[in-house]
Amino acid sequence: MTALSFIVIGVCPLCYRPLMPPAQRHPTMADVAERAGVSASTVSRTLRGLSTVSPEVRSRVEQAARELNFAVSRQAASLVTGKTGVVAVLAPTLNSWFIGSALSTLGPELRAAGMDLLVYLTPEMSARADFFERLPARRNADALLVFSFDLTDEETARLDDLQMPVIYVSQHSDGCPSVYVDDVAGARRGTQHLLNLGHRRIAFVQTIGASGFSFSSNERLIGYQQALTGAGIPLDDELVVATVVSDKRRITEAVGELLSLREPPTAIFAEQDELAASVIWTLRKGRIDVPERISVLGFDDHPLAEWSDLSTIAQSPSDIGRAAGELARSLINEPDADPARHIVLPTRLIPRGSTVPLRGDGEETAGNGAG
Amino acid sequence: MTALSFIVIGVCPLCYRPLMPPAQRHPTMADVAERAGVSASTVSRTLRGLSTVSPEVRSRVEQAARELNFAVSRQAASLVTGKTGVVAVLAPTLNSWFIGSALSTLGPELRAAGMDLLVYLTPEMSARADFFERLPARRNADALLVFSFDLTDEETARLDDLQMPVIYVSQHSDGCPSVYVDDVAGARRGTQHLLNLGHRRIAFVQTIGASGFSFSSNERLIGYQQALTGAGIPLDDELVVATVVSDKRRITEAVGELLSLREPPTAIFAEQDELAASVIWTLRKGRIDVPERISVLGFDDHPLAEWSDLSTIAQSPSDIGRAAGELARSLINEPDADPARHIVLPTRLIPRGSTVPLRGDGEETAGNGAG
DNA sequence: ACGATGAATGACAGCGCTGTCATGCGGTGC
DNA sequence: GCACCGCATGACAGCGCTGTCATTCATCGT
Repeated sequence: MTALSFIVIGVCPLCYRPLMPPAQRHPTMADVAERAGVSASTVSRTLRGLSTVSPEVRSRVEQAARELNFAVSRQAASLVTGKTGVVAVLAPTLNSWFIGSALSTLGPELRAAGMDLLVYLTPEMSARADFFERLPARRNADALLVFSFDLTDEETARLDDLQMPVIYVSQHSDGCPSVYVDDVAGARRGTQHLLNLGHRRIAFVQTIGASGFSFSSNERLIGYQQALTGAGIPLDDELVVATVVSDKRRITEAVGELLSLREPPTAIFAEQDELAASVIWTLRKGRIDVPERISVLGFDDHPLAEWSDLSTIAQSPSDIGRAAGELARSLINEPDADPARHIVLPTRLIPRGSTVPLRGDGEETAGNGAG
Repeated sequence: MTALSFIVIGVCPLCYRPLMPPAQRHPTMADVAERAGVSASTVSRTLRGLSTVSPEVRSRVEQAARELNFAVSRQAASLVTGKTGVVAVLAPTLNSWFIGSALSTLGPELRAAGMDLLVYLTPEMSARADFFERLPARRNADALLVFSFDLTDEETARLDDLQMPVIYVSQHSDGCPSVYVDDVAGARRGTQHLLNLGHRRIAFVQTIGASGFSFSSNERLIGYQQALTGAGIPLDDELVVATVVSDKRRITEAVGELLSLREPPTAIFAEQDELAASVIWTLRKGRIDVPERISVLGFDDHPLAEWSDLSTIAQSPSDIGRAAGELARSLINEPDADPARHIVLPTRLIPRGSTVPLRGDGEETAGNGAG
């Protein structure tokens, strides 16, 4: 009886055969421990920089780890700790100035905190549907940053199933933490800039996407309207046109509409720099000098803006990326923190050559309080 | 004695207390198994689509998994399988047309194969040094794609320590798998295009980076030289100038040098589109009409090229990304595959408005076999 | 009709690490 | 001089999954 239990429990003929004969196995903590003459626990404590490890043991362990070219397996660690050390990003593409810049700051920021950046791209609807169906980020990340700008309510709801902090970038989402610039204030500032230059007929060109106007698009329109109203200028629906960024024909049409108004605008505020550049291109094609006859103002400070000498309202994707990274880390580390923290970043006006005073009658100095 | 061993080995009063009272624990396979009335093994087999699971059990398991909103923990799985299901990318930044486009194709490609994309960014030297010192990708990925274009030999050597397939993108590396376009053939084709248009004085502007000429830069110069030599035109060192892409002053100088030659070029082949655009800008600033007086040809088919109506030699970052993804997957799945497989992708000429026949004397039709 | 075959499933160890508890040891207070 | 304390370290289970082997049936050949 006792002999039996002894056999069953103790002997256990080690029926398990390693699949890979230790060809090029990664060294484990046990290997490091053996080499340093300590236990695996001590190696773990040492490498995590924990509490009390005597200096001599510490250096011995560190050297052994270095000699063996050892690296901790995050898989194994996360199995125990429940943390993956990964922040995931959901984005439609990386082929975008904004997302590329934001992630280029976010990545190193996370890395400095020992975390990795995982990217889920959904350029097509099928990939997107697949993402929301399988939620591959689940259990494979500690937080998710959402760079997709036109999620359906259904999709947003699905993200709650992730059971991890979800941070929305460049968009609000009630009850969820988010990071975005103050589009309203930016657009207000831009419109004010044009007002200060003496313009009174100011058009606004906004972009329309597959799923209607984006969040920022609406906010910027509101800022534009606020500034006009604040200046006592009545809103004129005819001065607001919508188009598609990549569709030159529609842009030409939209610009044409504005020009054929009985009282055409003297300044055009485009919702984004890429659109503004197209507008300038269209105007010049039509022999309308920019800025001499029409001033054009953009939004974003896309590299194209500097290239095109385009005045613009700058936002900093780098700052957004950094803020998003910090927010992610704090939400991961303090699960009881405010679950709906919003970080709102400022914009700033960058006047360049595409906006000039209307008939030289106004410099951007004294604000024209009211019309 | 036997009693003792029995106590020590067998009784083990289960002293372990779960740290987190099962507040919001993720469901495990055991949970799914219980709900479906099967064993965890069967759940695992089912979810991996393995061999023989009876249809009814399969559907029962799948439903249970769906109801519990279950997702396999990759951490736990990879502990056993030794595969992480992750492909890592090393890149200096994401704020680049080429890298952004390549990854935007690579990501979904990997995702379709059930793999994730992890990004390591090294915008600064410190981040880069840190990456190569700690090699955080080690054990956290199954393969590494290298998008950094100017690694030192030391750094390249360090990548061998990773014990995983390392694939170089847009660069050769002897003995390592890589994916790149045929820069030589592309530049030859471009030069031939200019020759076919009747040009004989063709300049080449190349870019110089922090660590000298990049790999592609040299290849493209070689292609240019090959085409000239093939056409019987002697190489003229004065027609080859170097500059820095982002340095307008140096570009102006370089263009100035070319223009002040006793026999100035009638066509300029710029190593990249961004450079070509700057060259055009510089020429026009100097009242030299493009393409009337000087034709300009770029390389890459950067979005800027279409914008600027720039003729160019197109490469497809998407195709490169896709090919890199496929190569990564095959190297992961077949470790005994050719460890130095090279994938060379073609380029193609996209004639636009910036290249025209010299004095109208030649159309791109009959190739000028030799000078 | 009975053993042999194969398909479907269950049992169980162990991947490499971390968190807890147990242990050993030199120093302090009375 | 003895109990006590605290620091440094070791022992060990278990995180959730997968790969192997064992087991159970139903099916088939002879």
